Amino acid sequence: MVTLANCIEMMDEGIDRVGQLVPQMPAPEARMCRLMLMLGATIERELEAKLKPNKLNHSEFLTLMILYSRPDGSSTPGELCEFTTQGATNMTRIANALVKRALITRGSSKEDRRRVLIRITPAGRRFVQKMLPPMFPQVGAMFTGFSAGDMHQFDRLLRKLADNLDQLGEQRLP
Amino acid sequence: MVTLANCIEMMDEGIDRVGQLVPQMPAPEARMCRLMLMLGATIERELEAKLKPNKLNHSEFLTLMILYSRPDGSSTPGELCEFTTQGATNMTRIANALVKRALITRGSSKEDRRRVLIRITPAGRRFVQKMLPPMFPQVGAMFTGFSAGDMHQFDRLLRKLADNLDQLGEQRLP
DNA sequence: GATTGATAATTCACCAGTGAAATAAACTAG
DNA sequence: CTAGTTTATTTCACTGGTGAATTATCAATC
Repeated sequence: MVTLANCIEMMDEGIDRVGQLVPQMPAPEARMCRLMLMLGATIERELEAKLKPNKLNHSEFLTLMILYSRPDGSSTPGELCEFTTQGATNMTRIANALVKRALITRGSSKEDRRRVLIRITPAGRRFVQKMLPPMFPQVGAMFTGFSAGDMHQFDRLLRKLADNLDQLGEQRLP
Repeated sequence: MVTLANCIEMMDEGIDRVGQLVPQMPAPEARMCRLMLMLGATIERELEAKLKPNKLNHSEFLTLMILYSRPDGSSTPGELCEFTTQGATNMTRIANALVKRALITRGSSKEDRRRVLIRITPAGRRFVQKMLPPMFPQVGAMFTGFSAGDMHQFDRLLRKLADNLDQLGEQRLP
């Protein structure tokens, strides 16, 4: 079996060697960057595995959760695209899939008839309430051994990184 | 423009509301989990954007970098699959692509002739040395404002999370 | 009030990556 | 020598996501 620890060990050695060959490289930052990529991908795989029995993929799950979290249980394709960072094309398909399973409904807005109103159904709410609890143990287990201070620090550092990534993105589209 | 900050703000509110509807949920852990997913995906997009001008995708880049980081510049498809977490199917295609561009060579091993030896070429090394430096500024910028202590903490917490994820994975495949 | 331009969603054709199964070659152990 | 295992490749069907063009509606301007 190939553990994350294996991959990380080999990544550490790799960065060391590349750092010797290309000394201008910001090695600690590159290391952190790769760690984020590895962990992000691993968590994503873990999540998708948990979703599979429910016949949902990550973007469908996200879409459904956003609707569930809304006080009125509704949104529009455009808005859902923004928050799920999906293309409009894909959102159409996600909505098709969820409508077919009767977890959401699609209707046209009264104020602006270009817009489509997507709304979670009672069945959709029940579905979410049923599928969430089995995921809790694993989500909790991811952070076993994290003290309250650790959690706080981790949260702080992740949000700081997010800020930096935002500024990095603004430079391209000013 | 849709910033990460927007998405995070909306995620925070969403988790709050879901936490009220489903009180058993480990809200702080779920929040952290989603942060990791968002940041991982964003960094991946950023990286892919940087790779695009070089006509490489992430898995081709990783494969090439592993080879570059090896003292002998060589590996086998099976080993590369492990460290890049790619299926064998895909590794064959990656190798095909890189061979076609003369960045690597594929030959059979002397000791075990089932094995295929993949080796980076001098042209491949030059290619890597040319494409890496332009990425350094962005990698550095991701961590502006991180003190030495921050970096150390972040590294520690990410590795701790990796350990937990490994143990989580072992439970499924014991 | 007709025209022009912007916006929202959809459709279509396409690409990258995956998993499963089949094949082939080479090694290992009885 | 034979049977079973390992390594790599290939093929096929499928999923998820994307870009370009299309349709419908709205808003603004002349």
